[in-house]
Amino acid sequence: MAITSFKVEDISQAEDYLDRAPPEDTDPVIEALVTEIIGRVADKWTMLVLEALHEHGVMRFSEIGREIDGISQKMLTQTLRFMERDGLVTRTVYPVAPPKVEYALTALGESLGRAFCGVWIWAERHRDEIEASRQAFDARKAE
Amino acid sequence: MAITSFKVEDISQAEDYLDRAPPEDTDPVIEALVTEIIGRVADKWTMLVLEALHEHGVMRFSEIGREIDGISQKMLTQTLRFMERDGLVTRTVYPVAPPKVEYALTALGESLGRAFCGVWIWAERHRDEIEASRQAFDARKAE
DNA sequence: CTCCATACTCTCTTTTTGGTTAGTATAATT
DNA sequence: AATTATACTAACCAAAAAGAGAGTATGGAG
Repeated sequence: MAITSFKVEDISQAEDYLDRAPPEDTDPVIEALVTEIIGRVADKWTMLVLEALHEHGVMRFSEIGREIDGISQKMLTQTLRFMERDGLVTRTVYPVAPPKVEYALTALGESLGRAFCGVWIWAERHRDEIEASRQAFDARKAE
Repeated sequence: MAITSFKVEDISQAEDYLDRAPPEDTDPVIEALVTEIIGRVADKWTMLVLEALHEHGVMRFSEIGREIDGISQKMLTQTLRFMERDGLVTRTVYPVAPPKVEYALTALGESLGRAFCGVWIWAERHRDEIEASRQAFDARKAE
């Protein structure tokens, strides 16, 4: 799995998110919704599923599981359900035995990946700085 | 607190993150670090503190607490400590009584706010779509 | 002299989260 | 006839996160 899959190739498209005026709102209800959406979506597993599907296109449940290191079946199911509910992925069930279920990103899911591009790039670009800051902080505390 | 404080006014600067080639890496250690950084930073309280400090500049501990609805003292302390450790905020202690401590965003903290711009815009722009998707999903399940 | 405000820390309890295991239906495989 | 693979769900348990509340040092106000 390459970290850069989203962040590199989609930079030009990511700019689409920045060259239009964003909606104005200070409504606390909407604000809470937006905060909640970000909290849900900024989840570790969600990001990894997003990336796997972006890279490989249509995937079966177990394929995603094999692709993402350390995820339990429970978390994979849960993450995919939330993503489906939020409209980030489609879930296609084939009524065969053994079961076959395919997942794919929706346009919304793809756009989320692009939107996250900036944060990935930020984290990659500043990771040394952050690491250094952490070490300096810990050293100060160790006295 | 206006949601759009970061996201609106800093759009032009946010583009700085997108017009340069990002670093290439597939090293699993670095990938884990980046994932960890994003996990930490994408935290609900961190985002709100980032926003409060961006809007108001230098702030005292209790000012931030008053600004952010529902945050407990414990969580505020913890969030600020992590942000300080990561180099996102500075903490200035004045040795007076009663205590006075001031917090401010660093350049790194400001840049993170700009990087998050894209995700805020995404969430705001697609919130109706997401809400509709959730309602449709729940309606399907209710049968 | 008492109370208050500040910026915490500490402890206790509750809530949330995540992992593990077992179970299910069924067709193909051995 | 037993085993395997698939995509789950459900139950249980441990660990981590978060909330509530008390405690602290100190100088100034009343």
